Amino acid sequence: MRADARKNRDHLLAVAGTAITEQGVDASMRDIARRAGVGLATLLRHFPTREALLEALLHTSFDELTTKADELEKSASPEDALVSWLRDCVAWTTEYRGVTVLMAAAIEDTESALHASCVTLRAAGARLLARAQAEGAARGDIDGTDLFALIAALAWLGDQPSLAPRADHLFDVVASAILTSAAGGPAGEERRPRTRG
Amino acid sequence: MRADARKNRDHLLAVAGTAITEQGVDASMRDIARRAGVGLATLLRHFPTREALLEALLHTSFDELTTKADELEKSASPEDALVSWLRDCVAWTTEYRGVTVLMAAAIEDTESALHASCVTLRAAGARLLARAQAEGAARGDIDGTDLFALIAALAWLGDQPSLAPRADHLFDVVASAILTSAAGGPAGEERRPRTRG
DNA sequence: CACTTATCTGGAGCACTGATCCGAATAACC
DNA sequence: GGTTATTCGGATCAGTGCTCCAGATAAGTG
Repeated sequence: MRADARKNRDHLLAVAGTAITEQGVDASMRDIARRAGVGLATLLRHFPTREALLEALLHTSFDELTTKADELEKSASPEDALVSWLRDCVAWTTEYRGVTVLMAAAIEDTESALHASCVTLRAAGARLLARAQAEGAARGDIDGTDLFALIAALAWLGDQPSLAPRADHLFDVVASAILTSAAGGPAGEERRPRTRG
Repeated sequence: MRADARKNRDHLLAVAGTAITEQGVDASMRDIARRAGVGLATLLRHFPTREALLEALLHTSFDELTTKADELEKSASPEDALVSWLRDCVAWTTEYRGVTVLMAAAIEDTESALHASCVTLRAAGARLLARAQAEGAARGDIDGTDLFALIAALAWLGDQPSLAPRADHLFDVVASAILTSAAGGPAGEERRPRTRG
């Protein structure tokens, strides 16, 4: 890759990062190019599709999440590891407004530039889930894809301005559905933390 | 309203119904007008925004859902009424691909043409929820807005082609989180409370 | 029936989107 | 310094939702 091309690529990635953080993943490609002081064609040659751009941008974040899953698998209880990782996943998506829809589309689309990353993420979650299920800490009738879908749904909630205020609370509700031990009590009863101690 | 205008309006509604059923709520306004053999301006005068068009189109569906809630409130047990109505809501959205996002936006946007309908729907759900909570059949730490958000999230899942196959199952998972009764999932998986024993 | 008027219509055009083409600029190599 | 393969970005295209306005037309009146 030629030196000028490399420079342009790096600069475009930096500018795209701020633009997408500000305006969400639907930020105008033309606008990103403009803010980078570059023609639209240049942006589109480096990143032929919006997904390709996002892949380059989010790659490290994906890696961090899978690494985190590995760490939690060793350090925390199955239950805490699962819930804590889920929370991290959902929290992460809030940085990139709108990314959920693209991830949902990418998980089954082998052509998508985001496909591999999404599959890796699902696998990491599946491992944590299986570990929790083996101990009876998580219900047995869900798998990695279900988990991915639940993460996506909760992340989508956080993306909707009107529903976002409830996202944290509803995370707890859904988490309680995943965990076997939180099968509920009478109405109004306070749910107690169940950290293994 | 002039006779020709009325005729155009009715025809546009019919055409829009089929177009949206086929292509989802993001169907091109220009395309709808074209299929109705009418100029784009004519469509947009009758329905100034896409939401106005949808409101006219979905109004009866909304009414049916609220009516259904009233009926269930009288005929079924609090728990069955709530779950059955939730299922109906989620199932209904599958007819109009993409409507979830608009509804989520409309619930807090008093300017939206869909606002009133969404608020009514939320109120209907809130009544069923409150009734279930009063009997201890549903957890007490959620309200009508939470319920609306959960419906929206589950409907969104059904909208995503890659996640849709899990939507029904995940509905059960979320439903089990709403219901207090530990007598559990239709999946019949063992749920061993860890506090026992 | 003839005429006026208020209403409705839809093509043309706006600014915007992602995507593609291709002549011009330029870095890399000899 | 010269050659060549790469990269660049303005111009352009088809598409979107939306607005304007001159012309068509239905409804009301004498």
